[in-house]
Amino acid sequence: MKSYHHGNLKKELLACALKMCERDGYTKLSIRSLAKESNVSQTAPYRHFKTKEELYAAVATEGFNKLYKVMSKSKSQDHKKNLISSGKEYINFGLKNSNTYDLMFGTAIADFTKYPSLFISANKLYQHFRSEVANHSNEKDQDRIDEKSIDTWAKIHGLVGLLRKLQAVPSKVLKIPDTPIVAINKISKDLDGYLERFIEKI
Amino acid sequence: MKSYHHGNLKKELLACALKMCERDGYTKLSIRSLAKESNVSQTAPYRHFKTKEELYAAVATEGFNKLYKVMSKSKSQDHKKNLISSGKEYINFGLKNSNTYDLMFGTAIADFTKYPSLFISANKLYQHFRSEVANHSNEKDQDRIDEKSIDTWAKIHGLVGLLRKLQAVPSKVLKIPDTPIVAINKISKDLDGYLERFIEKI
DNA sequence: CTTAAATGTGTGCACTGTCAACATTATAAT
DNA sequence: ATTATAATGTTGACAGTGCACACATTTAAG
Repeated sequence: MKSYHHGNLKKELLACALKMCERDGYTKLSIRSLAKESNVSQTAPYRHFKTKEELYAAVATEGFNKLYKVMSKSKSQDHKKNLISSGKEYINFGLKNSNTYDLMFGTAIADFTKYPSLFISANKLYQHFRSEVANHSNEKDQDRIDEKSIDTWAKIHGLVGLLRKLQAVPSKVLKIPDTPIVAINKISKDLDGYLERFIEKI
Repeated sequence: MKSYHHGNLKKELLACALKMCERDGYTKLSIRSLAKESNVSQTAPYRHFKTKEELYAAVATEGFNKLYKVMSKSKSQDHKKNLISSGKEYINFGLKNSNTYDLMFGTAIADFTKYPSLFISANKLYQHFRSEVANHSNEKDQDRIDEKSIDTWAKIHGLVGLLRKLQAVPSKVLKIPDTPIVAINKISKDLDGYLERFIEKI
């Protein structure tokens, strides 16, 4: 005897959207398919997400919160360990939640500041990451800390993008010489070593 | 007295698609809108692009060719100059052709190897870039050259992503402290200096 | 000159985002 | 407690989408 009013539709829609986003990719996540999968009328989600972009923003916000959680797990005295752990967790997240990752760092949501909670979650993640970089590098100059943080993020982000291409490609392509795929494949085989060298250079 | 057969529709469609992609973003580029803008029936493009992804791939291929052209302009004896020039051209391309850039480096086309000419164009660009890195760094070990190339590309790619976020954001956001936007804004104000330091570290 | 292939059009299906009108329920004001 | 109002749900509609199919016209091969 389900009632006309659902009671907690927003939360349920969001959970469902997250699941669908991961399962099918965010391009397949539509308001209508979300409604259907949540057993609710086609336009019900509009009471909670005014536009599709707002739904995207909500999913991305959840993504940032999740990523924050795993990246702040390691609380060693050894700052280098923390940074390496964060880097691994970041890469892992990007590979396992690749569709949510697209939403978070891609261009589907052009202006984060239109969605305050998204903006806040993203900034919180950055600040945590930045403090890890600061701790590890023993740098005092704030501008340099920022630059190092951006540098480091940019590189890991680029790495995730390449590792994903590697995943997508048929394996026989790995035999074609002088392609970036071959290069990234070499790196992926010794990811830990790569990260060590990487962090050393920060 | 236009004839039933167009004569050179494929070329014209591609040119039109490139224009539309830049003007409206690749998400707005639809086969139907392309047909309309090319004054041809809704399904005519299907004779030349079997799927929408194939159209995307064609646009991305053009993008790689364009980028290759501007990145191989500088042919100085000074390898560092070449690399800096390429970096600048890359960033410039990413900022000015941001929608095509998304298609080239985003996830809209999962597997490049499905589109041979795209695969070839992308590899050609990588090989050129790799040779510039090799020349500049005086490195012999092939694996190290690959690693440096990937590193460098990843960083520039990440930088472009951040600079684009910066462009998209309303300017008052720049006053909120401890955000990546503020950090990237500082970098963007001295992009040349940043690139100098960047290249020095390769 | 005939026939097959290439390239164009028109129609239709299932899907999408979004909106307006309406139904039901929860909540706040009296 | 009753009533007005706001919140939240459903239905129906519109325009736009990718794509498959049958059909028309032109070009090229035999």
